[in-house]
Amino acid sequence: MVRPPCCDKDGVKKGPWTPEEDIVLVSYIQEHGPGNWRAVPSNTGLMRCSKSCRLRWTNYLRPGIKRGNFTDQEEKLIVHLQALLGNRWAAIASYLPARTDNDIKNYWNTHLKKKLKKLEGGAECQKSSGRQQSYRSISKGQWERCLQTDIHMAKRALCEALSIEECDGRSSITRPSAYASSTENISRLLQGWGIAPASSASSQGSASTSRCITSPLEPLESLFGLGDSARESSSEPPFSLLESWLLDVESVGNGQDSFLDVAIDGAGELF
DNA sequence: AAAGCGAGCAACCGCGAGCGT
DNA sequence: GACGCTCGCGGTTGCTCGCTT
Repeated sequence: MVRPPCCDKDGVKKGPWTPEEDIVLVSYIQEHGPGNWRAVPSNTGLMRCSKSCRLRWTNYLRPGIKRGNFTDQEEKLIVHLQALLGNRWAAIASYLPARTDNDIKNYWNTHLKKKLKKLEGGAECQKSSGRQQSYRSISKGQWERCLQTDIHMAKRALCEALSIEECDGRSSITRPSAYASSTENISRLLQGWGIAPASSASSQGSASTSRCITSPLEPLESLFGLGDSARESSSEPPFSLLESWLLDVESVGNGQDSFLDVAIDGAGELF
């Protein structure tokens, strides 16, 4: 089966949007609300494909978008979430409602990736030269404390989840209540960082075109790759992976140099 | 002052998921 | 269950602008 083009290539305008086009798009969405993007070009007369309209709205015109420099807090949050979630920019963006996934992705690729690389390089240098005070050790301390707290809480939640499973003799995947109980506990992982997922669509009441968090458990479902399909189809308890990761991390021991590396690497593999 | 270069960011593209028929 | 349509995501591209030479 050949995938049809998302839009006719003929007569479709590309490139930067003009203010006039923005006005047309915004006024249309104000009237009809976002969604049904396929109909937007034909109804507005915009010579843009539906995808382009959606993207323009999502990344630029949508109300409540914060533009400009990222704060330190936001930066740390992104780094933390990236370590946990990987390159799931939409999931990360759900914890920074005022930022778009595209923005975060760009910021990561242009600023943070570079920054972290620099830090890692610096840390290697310092490590090899035997100096104790390094930039990394400063940030590492903060990271470790948070991670240790997170891991401790995750482990407790995991134990709870596993004990529920054992009592019941069934996987928590098939038991929503057990699943909810455990994930709610693990959600404290993120609360410690003051992270609150976007609980609803944008302030305009529009169905945000970004995937919205509809359940308090969704961040964790996302975190552990436990979407509905995973819950329904997976035959393996999801916490087994988490458990082995936690064991790996714990076995390294607190306060050791490799603690952070193991935690981050493990999280990267896990998620 | 002008050309070259690199960083940053907006936009595009391809793919996969979800949903309705 | 198969198929087609629509939407959303993540990777990538290419344009713009500021800095350097």
